[in-house]
Amino acid sequence: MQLPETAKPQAEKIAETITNAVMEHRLAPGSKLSESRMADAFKVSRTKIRQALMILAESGLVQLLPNRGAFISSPTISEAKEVFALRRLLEPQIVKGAIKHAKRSDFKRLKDHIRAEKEARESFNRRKIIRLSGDFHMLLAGMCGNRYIDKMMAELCPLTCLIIALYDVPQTPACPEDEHERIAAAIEAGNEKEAMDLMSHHLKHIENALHLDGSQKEGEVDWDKILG
Amino acid sequence: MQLPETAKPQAEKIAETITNAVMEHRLAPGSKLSESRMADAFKVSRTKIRQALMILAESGLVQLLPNRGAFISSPTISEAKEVFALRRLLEPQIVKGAIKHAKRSDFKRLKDHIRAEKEARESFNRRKIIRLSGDFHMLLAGMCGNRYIDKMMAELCPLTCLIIALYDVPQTPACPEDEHERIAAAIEAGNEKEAMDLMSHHLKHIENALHLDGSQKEGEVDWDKILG
DNA sequence: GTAACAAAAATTGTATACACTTTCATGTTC
DNA sequence: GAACATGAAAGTGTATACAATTTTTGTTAC
Repeated sequence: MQLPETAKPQAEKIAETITNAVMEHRLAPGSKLSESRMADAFKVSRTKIRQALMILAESGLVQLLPNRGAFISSPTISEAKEVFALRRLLEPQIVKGAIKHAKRSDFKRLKDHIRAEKEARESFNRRKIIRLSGDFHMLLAGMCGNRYIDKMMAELCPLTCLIIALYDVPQTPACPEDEHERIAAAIEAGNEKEAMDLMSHHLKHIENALHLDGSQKEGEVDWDKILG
Repeated sequence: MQLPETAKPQAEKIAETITNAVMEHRLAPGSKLSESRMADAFKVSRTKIRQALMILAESGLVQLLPNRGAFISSPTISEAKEVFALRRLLEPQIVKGAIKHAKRSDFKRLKDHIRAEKEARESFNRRKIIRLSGDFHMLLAGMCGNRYIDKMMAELCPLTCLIIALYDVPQTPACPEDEHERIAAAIEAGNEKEAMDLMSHHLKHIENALHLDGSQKEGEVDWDKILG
């Protein structure tokens, strides 16, 4: 018998820390992840860092270039569109499943979350807003009680954060939303059709708020935006 | 400049070989994957094997028990149900996407595949039948032109093969199907509604043909079945 | 014969050393 | 001064040695 506390492997914890940093926009797309630096920072051997990087690479959050090292992924425009296509295909169905399988405790957590989001928005804490926005979708996924759906959304959310970091228009707030609140309300009311439609539109809104028009060549860096 | 042939990492190739073995029921759920044996068999160092095992563990096909080693996953009944739930949620939408994005070459490949399946069925090559059955669903996923959908199905298909290996009723043929053929026909005819319904029913049929009724306790081994 | 314990063998976990590749800086040539 | 070669430095890739753990085997006692 062993403590379930220590059970979670170190490498996974490191990967989670990196994922969190990405979700809160503290680690930008394209950032180099040097193995030795990370080993120093986390005070572990390179072996462990390597494991963490492999986990992150499998989830698509990190790109491993042979002999060049690990970089936070920079989804191309077409990749970004594919991520959204998958989410639009998936999440209305998730909403459906959430309504079907929701427990009382889920609704409470949903309410708490909506309140937290509102607070973050009122205090203009941009990082927290982005983070909580992602968490909302994770929360819904969790309500389905399906660990494979969980895992999938756990990959898609951080990827979406990267996409927002890359293609967001600074003026427009990424999430013009009381939309989460309305989705949550529709779910709690058990209004399946409405909740699904709201989710569908919500994802469209997020995508439309981004610069995904392809005017910029794939893989090219928009220097005007970066330096401006 | 380097050859794209050698480009694919060795570890990934090893992982693919294992995945293939699982898909063709040559590697049973629960099988122990000893690192040193594999290192000998593949004629590489344990380091490489370890990388391959990590990849497989991320995809859910292999379970890594601390200090105990790697085992081919044995999805529980509830996990099996969740896999099917996700596939039923996903694949009708994939069919929709396939109709939308299909190219001429896709239809040709689809036809070739249907023929190959028929041949395998006529020659009672059970392994090939199972393998090709999975490939059909992968083929449809590929038609969407969305690499994230591809990746997801590339994980769900081998998992489903494991589930079939675990919970199949030997008498019943796992796939009572000309169903693939009918789905393919509906897709080529561009009949969206019908194709989606057919896919939905197809997945239900597969699931229903399995022993997923929960009469057997979770995690328990059915010795009667194994020895009988 | 079986239960309990001890020793040995096998297997996994981890760090580290070394080989190899890329990157960067310096100096040379035209 | 630009293009190019050269060498040093930094970083990644891999194998291996050793530590820690589990599993097996063997022994003894009841």
